[in-house]
Amino acid sequence: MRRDVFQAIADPTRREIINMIAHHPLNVNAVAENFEVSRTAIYKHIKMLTECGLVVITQFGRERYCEARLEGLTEVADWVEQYRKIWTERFDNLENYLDELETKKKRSVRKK
Amino acid sequence: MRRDVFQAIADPTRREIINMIAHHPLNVNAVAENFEVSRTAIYKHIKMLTECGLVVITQFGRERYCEARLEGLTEVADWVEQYRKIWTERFDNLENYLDELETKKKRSVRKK
DNA sequence: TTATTGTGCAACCTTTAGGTTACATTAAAT
DNA sequence: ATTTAATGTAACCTAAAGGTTGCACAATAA
Repeated sequence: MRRDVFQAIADPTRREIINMIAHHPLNVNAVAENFEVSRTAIYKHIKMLTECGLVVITQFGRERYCEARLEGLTEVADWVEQYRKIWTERFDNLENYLDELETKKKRSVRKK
Repeated sequence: MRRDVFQAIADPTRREIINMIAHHPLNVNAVAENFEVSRTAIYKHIKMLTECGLVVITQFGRERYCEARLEGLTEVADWVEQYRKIWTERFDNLENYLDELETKKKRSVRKK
């Protein structure tokens, strides 16, 4: 199934899982042990992370190691970055527009 | 209500709304006109965006202008950035670990 | 004054998310 | 050969997400 990275990182538990395996792989049970919820619940989160490519699972014996593949986060990084100019230079870019709206507002208020 | 920025940007419609008003404010109906779904549906998305601080609404007469306040995206940017090293330098950092797992795997496969 | 426009919101519906328990399967340990 | 451990998955439940229609209300236009 094709999954959305934005959706994948929306859940705080999944973000925690990512953080947990970001530096070194862990098997499924090891990940699950760090949470209150059931192993099955964590397994589903992991599965979703694999479906959007943020995690890869490799089997060794009866264990399966979850490894972070965070390249997919570039999609998020790029999306956010396109707006950085806007929120850092907002006053330069929108001052005129806001002034205009402000004027409109005052006119409106006067009419009341 | 306190809302999560990660959750807010998880929905593609909300991301589109953000994109739509990123450079200049639009009133609620103007935003809604650009989508197939109902005005009410869009209104709810906008409301959620205001609840997490990404959008501010200012009333002028009977219109309400939605203005993007994207500073809140820094939370997302920061979260993603902390992992950039990992996905760009993964081979340097994890090579040993992966080699180790690889060795383990081969041993396991041999046993079959 | 009356009609129209822009909007907020209640009430309701359907799908999806996130969780649980129970069970099947395969590898490892006794 | 049996038992134990690690895991995948089905079946089910509840709450939340995302959508709709309908209505109330304030501001504007006629």
